[in-house]
Amino acid sequence: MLQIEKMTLSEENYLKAIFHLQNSYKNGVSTNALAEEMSTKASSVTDMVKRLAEKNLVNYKKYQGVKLSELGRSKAVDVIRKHRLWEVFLVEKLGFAWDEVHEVAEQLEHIKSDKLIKELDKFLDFPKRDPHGDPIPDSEGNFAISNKMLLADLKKGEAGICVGVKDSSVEFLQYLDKNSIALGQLIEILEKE
Amino acid sequence: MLQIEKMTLSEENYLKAIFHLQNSYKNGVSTNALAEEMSTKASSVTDMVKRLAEKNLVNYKKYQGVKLSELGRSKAVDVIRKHRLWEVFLVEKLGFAWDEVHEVAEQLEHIKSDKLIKELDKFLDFPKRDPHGDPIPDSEGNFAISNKMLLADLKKGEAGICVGVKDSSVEFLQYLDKNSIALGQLIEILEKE
DNA sequence: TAAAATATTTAGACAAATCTAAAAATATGT
DNA sequence: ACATATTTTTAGATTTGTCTAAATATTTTA
Repeated sequence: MLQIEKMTLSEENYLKAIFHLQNSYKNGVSTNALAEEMSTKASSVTDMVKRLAEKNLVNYKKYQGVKLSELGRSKAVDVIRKHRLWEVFLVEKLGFAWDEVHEVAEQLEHIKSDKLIKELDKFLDFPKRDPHGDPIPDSEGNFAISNKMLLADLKKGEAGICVGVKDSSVEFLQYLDKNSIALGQLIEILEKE
Repeated sequence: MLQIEKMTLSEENYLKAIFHLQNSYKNGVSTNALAEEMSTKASSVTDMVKRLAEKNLVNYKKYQGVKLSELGRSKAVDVIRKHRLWEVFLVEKLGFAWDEVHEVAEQLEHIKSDKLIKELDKFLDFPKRDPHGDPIPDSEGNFAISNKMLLADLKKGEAGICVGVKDSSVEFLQYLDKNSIALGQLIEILEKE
């Protein structure tokens, strides 16, 4: 599946961006959207997308936007897996705050070594989510089912990880804070109010 | 001392190579020697050395070889520090063998984050040597005095780290092996023979 | 459905890091 | 010291990833 073909840092970043944008652009990520995401110009995107297409990492037809190929998806997921594992490392082992890790993980995600990522995964005890609550794909590229639910729907004794907020009013956020509930936080219901 | 000026990966690698070659080429590293070390051509070296000189990282005069400036030395040492700390991480935490770490450390040494390296150093408990026995410079760029001595000169009860061998005959190496003495190994003298 | 607005692609240029081939400087040998 | 050999530099080309400006395609709107 993952054939050995070296990719540049820039190509990896494009694949990652396309992967994320595919959620909003189901039938092809537009050149402009990708340019925005990559903080570059549409013309640069066109150039790069052509190269990615030549390497069979994306399917691209002029004026039609771009989609990841199977190969491209697996490469993108691989980078995302590395990114999120490194985020866990930074928070759990090096004491970074969960909002300090992104920039460094953006660099670490490009390190090439199968053994490194295999051993890091083991060292971290095979985490299923990163510090922001996002799922970490396994080495085959499968994401755990997200299983998001409302905190209010959790039953007494059940546990979950806070992955986002729906009501972002000041009062509600302060209430969460008072109860030490934060993004990425493991929550167990002791009693309900 | 370390002014904030971004360096490319390639520039960092050149500085590191010059640093190492300066041991053998006290009054200027020759273009050819550097080309050999970097697995590239003399003409490429000339080009790069000119750029490094423009950034005040080296002192360069045509046909005279190249030396690191103060700034260049501190940048080189910084990369070496990162390289060796990562090697310790790979061996101590991820279970790499000491001869498997180089290639990965070559990549990790270029990650830019002051906090990362500070926390990694702490996490590893401020190691003084890498798995090969080479000293790890501190954050100011000072190397611990190497303090190499012959194993035979160590007294009973003293300890040291094996950083190299002088007699590399098959018999001697097998003798070391039989006594579990290897490069990077902490040795304590229990009794003398 | 034709004109205007927007999106995308092409053309041509640039910087970084490299290469080959040729020219210039330095070193060596007799 | 003079010719030869070696080392180093220059000149010109290549690749990657980017840019601006201009051309072309698509979409919207009236």
